[in-house]
Amino acid sequence: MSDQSRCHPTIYEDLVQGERELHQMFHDSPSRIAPAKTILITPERPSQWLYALRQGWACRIREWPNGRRVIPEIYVPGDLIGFESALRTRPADEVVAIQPVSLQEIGADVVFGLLARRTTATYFAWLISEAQRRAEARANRLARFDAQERLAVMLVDLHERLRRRELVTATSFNLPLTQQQIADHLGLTIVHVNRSLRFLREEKIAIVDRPIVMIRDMARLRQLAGRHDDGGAELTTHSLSRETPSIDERE
Amino acid sequence: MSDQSRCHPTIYEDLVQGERELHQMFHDSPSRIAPAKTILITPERPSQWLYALRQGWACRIREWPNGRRVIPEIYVPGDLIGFESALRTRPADEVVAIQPVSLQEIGADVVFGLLARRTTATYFAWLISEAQRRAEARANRLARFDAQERLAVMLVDLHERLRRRELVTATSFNLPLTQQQIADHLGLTIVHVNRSLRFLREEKIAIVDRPIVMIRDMARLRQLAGRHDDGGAELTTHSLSRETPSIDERE
DNA sequence: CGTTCCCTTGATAAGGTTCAACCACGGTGG
DNA sequence: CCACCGTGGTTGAACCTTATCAAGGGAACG
Repeated sequence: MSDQSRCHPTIYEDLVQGERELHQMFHDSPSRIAPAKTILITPERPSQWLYALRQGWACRIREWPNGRRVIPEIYVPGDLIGFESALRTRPADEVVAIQPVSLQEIGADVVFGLLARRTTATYFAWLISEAQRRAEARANRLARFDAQERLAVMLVDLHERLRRRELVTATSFNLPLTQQQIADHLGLTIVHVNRSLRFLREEKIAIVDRPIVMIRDMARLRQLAGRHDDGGAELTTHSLSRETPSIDERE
Repeated sequence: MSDQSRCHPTIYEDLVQGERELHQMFHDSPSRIAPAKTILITPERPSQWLYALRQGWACRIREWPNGRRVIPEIYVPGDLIGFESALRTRPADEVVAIQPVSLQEIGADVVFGLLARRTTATYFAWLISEAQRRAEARANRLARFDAQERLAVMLVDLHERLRRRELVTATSFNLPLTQQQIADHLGLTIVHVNRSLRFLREEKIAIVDRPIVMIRDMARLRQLAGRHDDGGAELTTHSLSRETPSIDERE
């Protein structure tokens, strides 16, 4: 699935150009290293940054008073962090480093400037609209998919994202999440995640043994995930294509 | 909760101005009436419109091949429709009129122009970012809230939206959704929605008897929904404040 | 006056949670 | 070197929420 088929053709040029400009801004800003468990963004601290994650994984976390916890988003190297909340006074939830991370940051006040130029404004809007699509796809799965299907989607999705960024080539990859974190991402309990993983293992579909994931039967995994494309076609290296197509997208 | 406290102060003026401009565009375009069940937007037809819903309710619907169905969004009078998919070649799913609706439409190609001006670009990005927040709030609830809580959130949420647009003043309102539609929105089955509604009725919290909803005990309903603000404070008439605060927002 | 759409209720089953115990592994300190 | 501890994974049993299947009822409508 090429980019041009995903976004409206008349804005395609702006999108590419805007992306280039934003990448340049990140490229020109200093790198920073942060150890695992560093809180990169918190609703408490009003000062805001936008991040480009270069190495290591991170995730967004939301907690309720009564102890319920959700991980709405998982960030892998190459992801941009903080854009969807850049227009708000305070982000909705915390972003935490899962591993030691390396990232580049720019002040969120540049958003004011981004919105002044058509190219960057278009790309900015595109980023948020992608975040919206992902959030909604996740909501739809939580509404109607069972545990195994959700797990399959997550594995296919992460594998796809890493593959498009050329961070993996084979069907196995590094997944630095604990089962508790997977549970919080999929809206399940750790016990049930464990049992569902055992099912995938026994069925020889995928082996998840932290931190290694080995996908043994991609066809069945994709089928479980509700995807019927065989994947591996039209892999482009252009970063706009790096976004993961939603499982909910019709064929 | 005032607008200025929700959005970043430096973009507030642009936001207000951008909203004004967009409202003017809709205001200048012809009104259209469509009967119930009209398909306003479909992924099949590539031509795209942006709508301002003036009267009647609508909803977005997604269906899977195996018959599973989801209603990701419910639109009430005053809502804008189609912005979150305006940058894509094709919308992700259908938008259907639940009742006879009256709406104003503008061609989606104006988005190109909107993005060229800072004020409208800012407002456009804001609209999408609001859609993102709502989608994520919904995902979080589907992940960790049980049936009664989801139902309570929905009722409080809709009541709040109607109240802010001054479409209702009392604690009862018109809800033109069938129980099947409620189920598809909340990720439940019609049978369980029915039983959960019975619970709310027996507990004298709310009576939902299509098409009338009567909220009998707002305090308990809000408590079930996870909201502890008493509401009714700082009601502003400015439309930016019409958006519903997420239940997930901290206090 | 039958048909259609929607609501309601009962019985039963499945999927997921909770509670609890135990295991494996990698420190770390005596 | 080993005892100890913390973190994370694994498993069993009981339980609960929600789904599924099935049947019936009422209101609106041609």
